[in-house]
Amino acid sequence: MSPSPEKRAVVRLPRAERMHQIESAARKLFHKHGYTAARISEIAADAGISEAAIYKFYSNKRDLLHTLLKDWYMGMLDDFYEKLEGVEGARNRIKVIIWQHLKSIRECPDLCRLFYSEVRSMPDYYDTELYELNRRYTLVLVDVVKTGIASGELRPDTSSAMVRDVIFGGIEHRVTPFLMGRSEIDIDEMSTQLCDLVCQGICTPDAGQDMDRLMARLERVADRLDGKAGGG
Amino acid sequence: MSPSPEKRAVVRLPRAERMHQIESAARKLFHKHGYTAARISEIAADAGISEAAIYKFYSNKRDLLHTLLKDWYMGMLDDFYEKLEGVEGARNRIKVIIWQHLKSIRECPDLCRLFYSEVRSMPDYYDTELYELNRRYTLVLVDVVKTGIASGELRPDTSSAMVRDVIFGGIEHRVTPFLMGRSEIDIDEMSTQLCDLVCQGICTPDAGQDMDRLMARLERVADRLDGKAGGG
DNA sequence: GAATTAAGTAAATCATACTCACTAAAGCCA
DNA sequence: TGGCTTTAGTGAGTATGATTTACTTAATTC
Repeated sequence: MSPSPEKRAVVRLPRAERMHQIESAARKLFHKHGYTAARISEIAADAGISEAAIYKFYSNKRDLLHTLLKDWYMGMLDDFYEKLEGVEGARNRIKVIIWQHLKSIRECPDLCRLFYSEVRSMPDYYDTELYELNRRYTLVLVDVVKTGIASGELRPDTSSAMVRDVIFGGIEHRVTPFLMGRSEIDIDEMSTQLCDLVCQGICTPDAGQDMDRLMARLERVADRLDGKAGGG
Repeated sequence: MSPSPEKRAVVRLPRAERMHQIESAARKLFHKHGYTAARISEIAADAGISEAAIYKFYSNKRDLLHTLLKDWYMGMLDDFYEKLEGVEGARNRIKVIIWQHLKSIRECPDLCRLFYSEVRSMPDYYDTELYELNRRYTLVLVDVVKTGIASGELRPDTSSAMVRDVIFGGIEHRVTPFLMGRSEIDIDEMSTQLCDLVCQGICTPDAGQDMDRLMARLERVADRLDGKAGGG
């Protein structure tokens, strides 16, 4: 009575449903091991199919990763438009963008980490849809800055590209310990700090010099007047 | 007269010299193909030895990469100390750091790109000597900022970590098109832009508050003068 | 000049993304 | 109902490239 080698019945699912399972498995395992160390074989097993079946849906491992990240970016882009609606003023809008970006990161640190550390080093990243999506995403901030310059709220010599890179690059670095699971993140505090830094700068304001001299002179005049009034 | 299969004499070199050849070859080929696509076999051939010999000097491919980058970082760190000597004032010192960092990038875009895109995604990066070197490097800026806060030159609520991340993260993003060979880079312009942004911010100054106080005080004095003058 | 160290090699081994040639379930339509 | 087409799925490869093993031989040391 040797156990008959009956293959368990092949379970077939509609395309969309199976893809959903694959993507869940991929996300789980990319998170667990990182992109490179995650094995297609393990993803396939987790999704309940054979290794080869993955390639019926995705042209390669990288394509599977990009599919996950494109979905994420599309959601983030929608959030931007939704949350910016009705917000007036360059500084307020910049604050919303920073806050919202941080919130997206806190919600999906696994995807964020994949984006930061895996995607951009790949050959031809700059020819992918994902790159195009990322551009559209950062463009929202660039447009806000340009509008702010035009309205006079922001300095006319502001480089919008520099602002974009300082904000998104700054966040990327600032958020890394959190993505590595080494710290928590306080979105309100961080967004305030960053927005203040970008808007006001870090130097102590020295409108001081002129203003102080003016104020001092005025006080002397006032004192004299007061003195006169007291003496009369 | 078949050509005898004489193996060409094995050329032996002293350790340091051979390592130098390997590292030159590695740098060349990492630059040409990127880290992942560069083949150990090709590096070995270029350095004039067999594949296996590489492993007499480096424990693996990653170790070879780190060796290149550690050298680079050590040079950059020396540059920082040298160029900061005698520079006074937080803002000036920040400017020097930005300028110097940009210069290091322009001099070795190949190494910089490897650092940005390959190294930090690797498992256990945060346990490597290279990470430690990078920390020491960015710490130079953090110390400058802290000193500036203590001296009153910088706002007391400045987060030195945020400044560090905004500057190095901003530069990383700003410099990417150059690293991809898609644009040139103007160090003077870029360092001025970034330093101004970080120090002054992008909002048009609203001397507003001080001005309001001054104006209010002046009005009170004037009222009294008018009153006196009118009554006499 | 024997013993030891260090530079070097050829030929495996191993891991894993991806391909090939095929099977069979589902849906369609007469 | 039964033939036809489409498509989910598979098992058994192939290919590639980093790393290991077991060995050879030139230099160095005393």
